[in-house]
Amino acid sequence: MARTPLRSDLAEEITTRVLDGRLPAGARVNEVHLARELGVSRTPLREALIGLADRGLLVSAPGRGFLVPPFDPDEARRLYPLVAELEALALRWTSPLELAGLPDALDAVADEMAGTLERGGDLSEVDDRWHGLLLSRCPNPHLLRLIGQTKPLLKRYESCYFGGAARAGESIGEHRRIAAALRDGDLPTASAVLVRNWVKALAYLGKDER
Amino acid sequence: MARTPLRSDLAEEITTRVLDGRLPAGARVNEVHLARELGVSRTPLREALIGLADRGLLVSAPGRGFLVPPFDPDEARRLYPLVAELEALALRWTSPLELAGLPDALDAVADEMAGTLERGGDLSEVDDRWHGLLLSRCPNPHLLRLIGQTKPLLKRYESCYFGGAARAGESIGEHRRIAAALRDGDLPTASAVLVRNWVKALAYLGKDER
DNA sequence: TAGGTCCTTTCTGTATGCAATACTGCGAAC
DNA sequence: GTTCGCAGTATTGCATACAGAAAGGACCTA
Repeated sequence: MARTPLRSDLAEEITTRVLDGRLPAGARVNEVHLARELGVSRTPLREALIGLADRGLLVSAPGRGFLVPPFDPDEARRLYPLVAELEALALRWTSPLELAGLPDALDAVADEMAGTLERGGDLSEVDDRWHGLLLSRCPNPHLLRLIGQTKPLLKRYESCYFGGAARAGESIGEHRRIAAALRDGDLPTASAVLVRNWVKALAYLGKDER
Repeated sequence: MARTPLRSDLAEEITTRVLDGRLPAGARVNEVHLARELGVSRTPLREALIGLADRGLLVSAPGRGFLVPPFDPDEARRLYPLVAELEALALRWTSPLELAGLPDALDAVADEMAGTLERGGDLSEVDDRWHGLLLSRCPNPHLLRLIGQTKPLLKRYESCYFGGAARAGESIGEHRRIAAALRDGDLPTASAVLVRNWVKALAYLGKDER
């Protein structure tokens, strides 16, 4: 018996397929085909699908199985502020002592982001690391769980966002300002810039939405 | 084929069993026994269990199945403020126009609570209706989903809370003050009282924790 | 040709079966 | 007396099997 349940690996794989569009928005998920393609039986696959549906990454249509929810600009407009507020809350609930150790590490990741931007690499992954680090000291696991559940939904809309290098540079600057504010112990500013960072991302997203 | 998947009904039933203690904290869930008792096969039961584990109402121990998480005072201390902030956020994101129609209905439910309190009935259900009504106009379904996921976790700790009639009366008063603030269009006060309502509940909870 | 009905096929939802692991109790060794 | 080891049982995790509902298409009707 594997130490990690099969359904966890499957959920991860399916999540990436939804995010990169191999499971396109609006498409139905064929359990038999997907199970065969992944080399597993339907049972653990369905277990993974149910978990993802509970998180909102899929929707369950009774009698018709699961399908990838269609893109909805309204949904994006609601997800970005939601993640923004949740992250800000996590930041407020992190003890100043714990926060004190973070700015240097945060700036190191921000440097990495800048390098990745020049090389034209994948910023999304580094950005995730930065935010993950920012919240890593938050003592409320349930809040972190909610954030972890919500971010993938948002990432579906993110593809266009990181397309613009101008915005990416701006975003990196905001990240540095957050780290600077934390260094000064100025939590309100850090939290405000954090929220603005997310909201601005949404604004750029709206621009080249298809 | 039933219009509602079996797993949904099962999830509901299991949730109530966890909340009322028929599935006690720390206990392992025996899939065969429970399936037999509920008159279903293990497959939809497992699907329900997995969904509940994703929401945190159960925990999955690889190779050992599912178990009801033990009570943890720290967890309660983190859940109450979390639900408080989430509800306050939902309130802030509801349009004032929509809110205007609520206070009368809210007070009606508050009256019901007072009546139930005198009769010594179950306040929890009425309280849920009140909060559900308060958030019913919030336009962000994802936030509502997070709240809906988190509240059951909190309700496990709530049993002792409603035991004290004094606190119950105080809480009803706070509910009325929230409705009054909404009537005045004073959202900050409404939101502040709402948060305090939850935090006070936590304070009382701590008192007669076993 | 448009629409409707019946039939076939496909797929989901649920049940059952199987193999491997985790638990339990007992006995033996120290 | 305690602890380790082992056998037997119980239970999970995954695979497969089956029944009934949807989807799709052919045929008939108007």
